[in-house]
Amino acid sequence: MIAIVDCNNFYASCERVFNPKLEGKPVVVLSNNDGCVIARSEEAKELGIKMGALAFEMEGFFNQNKVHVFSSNYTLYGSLSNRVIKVLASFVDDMEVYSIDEAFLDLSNYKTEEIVTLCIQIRSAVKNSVGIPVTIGIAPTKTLAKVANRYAKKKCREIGVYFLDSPEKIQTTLSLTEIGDVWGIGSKHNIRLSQMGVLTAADFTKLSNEWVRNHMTVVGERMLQELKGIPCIEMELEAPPKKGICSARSFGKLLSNKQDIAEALANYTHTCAVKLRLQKSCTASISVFIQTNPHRLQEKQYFNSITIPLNVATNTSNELIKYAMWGLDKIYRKGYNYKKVGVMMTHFTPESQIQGGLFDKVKRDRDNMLMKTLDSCNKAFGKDLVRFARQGYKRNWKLKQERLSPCYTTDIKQILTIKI
DNA sequence: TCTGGGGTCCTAGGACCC
DNA sequence: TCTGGGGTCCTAGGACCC
Repeated sequence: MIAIVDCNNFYASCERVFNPKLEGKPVVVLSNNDGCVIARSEEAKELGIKMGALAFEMEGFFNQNKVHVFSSNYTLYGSLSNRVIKVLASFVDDMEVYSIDEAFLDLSNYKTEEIVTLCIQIRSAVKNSVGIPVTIGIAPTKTLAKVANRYAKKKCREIGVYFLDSPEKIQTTLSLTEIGDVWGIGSKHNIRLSQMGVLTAADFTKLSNEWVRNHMTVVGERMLQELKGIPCIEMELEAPPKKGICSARSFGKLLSNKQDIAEALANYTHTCAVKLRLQKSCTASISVFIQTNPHRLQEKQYFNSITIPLNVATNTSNELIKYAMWGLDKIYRKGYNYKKVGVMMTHFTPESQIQGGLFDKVKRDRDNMLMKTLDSCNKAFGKDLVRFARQGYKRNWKLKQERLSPCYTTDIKQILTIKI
């Protein structure tokens, strides 16, 4: 059996952990630049606040209804996510960390009759030691476990655990699950299937393999099998190395000055390079893109990108920043108000298998040692201790985060203080 | 009338996820 | 003023190889 553990309204719950007066109150978390709503507590959902609702339009509503609003604090969420994973790991041998707030657990070592008790224990362990409420769905396949989890969130809020342990139960639950709520059915397939009268997951299981294969590729066919109880999606116990790494962000305000944009780009490039080094990969291709605000129809628009193939794959920040700057130089045009810049790296090879270049003049050994030193300094003394000149200090590009909560768990200066 | 056949690799675009 | 960011997988079609 497979269980999926899903943190309830994760970001909103994180904000509550060190701020218990938010318990029972409506809480929402906003996207980068405080743009729109990306997480809501149950109370916020009950008030009718929609996912993606624009913050500036909701301002009055938030005030009237005493909604607690936060800028997203990924440092805090990432840190609490790690804590949750640690607790889960203490219960099972094999698990797949699926996202910041979800993990699949392999329960094949447990007897069917032990499972519900175990999951109730897991749930209270996470709540007690981290402070995050979770919901657990259990079933023979990942897709069915997701169905069970969704059902648990709607119908078994108190226990928070739901086990699809018989074919009859599976059948009933599938008939109560809307097709659009199935893991793997996005908006396009939802529209198409609904038009055909396939309204529930149970309806979907009645379709033929051929039809599903033809219209939804092998991905759809796997989903069909999984809903019928035949596992097709393996557990990934170890995260495979990434095939692409990207860093891009909208600016807190529109920028037209090239220097400001270059500073942002240098920072994003460094971020990607650090991630590359962490997974011991080098990239042979770096792309830079730049764009104005597509929502401002009255302003003149510009989007451009450039891909730079590298003769020798690398993961050193200094070299990658140099290429990124060269790329920006090629695509930057004066006279536009820019909203976003980004960098993307693809075509990875393992650090240990780099093909040298005949005419390569870069001092790679020296650069690699420099990166090792830089990374270990930053690891020991904080992420931004050693920087490249190109990263600058002006930070005109920085995010708008007007309602940021403290990084309670990762910055000693922001730790919780208690009056005794 | 007829235009080889069997492969690989790469890219762009679409769909999906959280 | 104001609309997130970072990924994955699959397929079709073109280029290219022998």
